[in-house]
Amino acid sequence: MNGKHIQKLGFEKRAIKLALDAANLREDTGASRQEILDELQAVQNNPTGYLAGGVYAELAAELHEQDQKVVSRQSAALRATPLPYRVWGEDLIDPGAHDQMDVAMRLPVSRAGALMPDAHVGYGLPIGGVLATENAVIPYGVGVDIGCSMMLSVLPMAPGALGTDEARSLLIKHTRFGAGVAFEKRDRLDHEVLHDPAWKEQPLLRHLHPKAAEQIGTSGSGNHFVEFGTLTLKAPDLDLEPGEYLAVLSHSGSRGFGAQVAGHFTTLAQKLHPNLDRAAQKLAWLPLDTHEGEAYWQAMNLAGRYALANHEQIHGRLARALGLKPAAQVSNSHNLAWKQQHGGRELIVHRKGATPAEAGRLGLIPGSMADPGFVVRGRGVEAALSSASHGAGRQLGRKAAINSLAKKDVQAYLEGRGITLIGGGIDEAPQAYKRIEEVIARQSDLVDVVAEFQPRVVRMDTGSEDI
DNA sequence: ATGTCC
Repeated sequence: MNGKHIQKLGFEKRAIKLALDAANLREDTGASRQEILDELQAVQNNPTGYLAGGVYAELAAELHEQDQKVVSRQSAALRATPLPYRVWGEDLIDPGAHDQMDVAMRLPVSRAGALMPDAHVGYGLPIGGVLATENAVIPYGVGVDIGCSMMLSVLPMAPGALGTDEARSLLIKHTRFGAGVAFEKRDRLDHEVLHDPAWKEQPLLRHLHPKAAEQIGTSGSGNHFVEFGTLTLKAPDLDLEPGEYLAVLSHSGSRGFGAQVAGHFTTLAQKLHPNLDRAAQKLAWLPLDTHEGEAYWQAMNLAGRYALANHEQIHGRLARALGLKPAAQVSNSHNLAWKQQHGGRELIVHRKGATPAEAGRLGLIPGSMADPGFVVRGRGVEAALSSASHGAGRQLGRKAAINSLAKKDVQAYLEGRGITLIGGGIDEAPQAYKRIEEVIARQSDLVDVVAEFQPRVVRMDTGSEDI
């Protein structure tokens, strides 16, 4: 064992000496060269795991310090002025969302961005915000509900063939809503995502696996929904003939698992940037070439796959109960970060409430519990970083909706559109959202509308104020 | 968004 072996593993400066010292101690106790090299690699991959004690503790401390220096070098001050970014639907966007996007575009790691017409204020990056960074991922640029996504199943059945009462009982029997809810053990379905090797590669993920296993196929709360409705296709597409179809549309995320991943890494990112300007505190990032950044990337992508698996379970249950196999299916994540080529380099594109809209890619943009949703096809517009809105976007905050909307007006709106609602709350009333038709119109250069979905029987969590 | 502090 000599310095060359150590340097080959990528150790630098004082870490080389410390690694060599530790290697010699291990050799004295009879460890083989390969064992020692594997151990050194493990320490390098996760220095914090070896700080507590043992032969590698000093090396781990030095590696940890080197990591911190990398991080603090990147904690430069904010730019004096935001980088320019384009806005779609300026007239529909409140100033608060603009201000948040301005701060994001002042981060030293930011390279490009865009604001979608459904934009409104969120934590850190606004909802409807798209942000491209270089070698950095921002947990709050993805959002608390990592992998929050949409799925549509078009069923080979005429919309009228499923009665409202039957649709209602299917939703009650096969979906679960509410914070903290999980499936009873006997009702659980297995899914390959629960056997993903990533669960065993981080203590945090290992810890969250049981929660993920019991919550898979559930829908949570807030704006999440599962609904039956009518899909209208005017021209041949989605491998389907034009016509009207019964369809299931769902909005769901990564449940408690994703929320805890988001919380863990947001806290970590903020700790790594103690000197970040206060205005940008919630936009603290993790450099992708550090262990912390890699760990978040792995956990985020697992949460993304898990959220889509959630939808698969929901749709699978409903289709099986009807004895049908979906004739077409569309899905997309709208809270996630992707590696994407932009301006000749690889950037990290965060979409926090934004639909991927690369040229030709299908996506889903829902309206509200009573308004139509749209199947869209992306046009790959560079200035929008190939994105579109993820929905209509709120025009009233939850409190404002509860305080200002009258129950009878919301009921009238639902009755006028023939909506049967299970659960739901005033804070999710259609009147709390921007008009989806306007939001779609403002982004006609970003996506083409492929089909329209009108909800009919809708299930949501019980809100704090009933409708 | 989430059982609202692992």
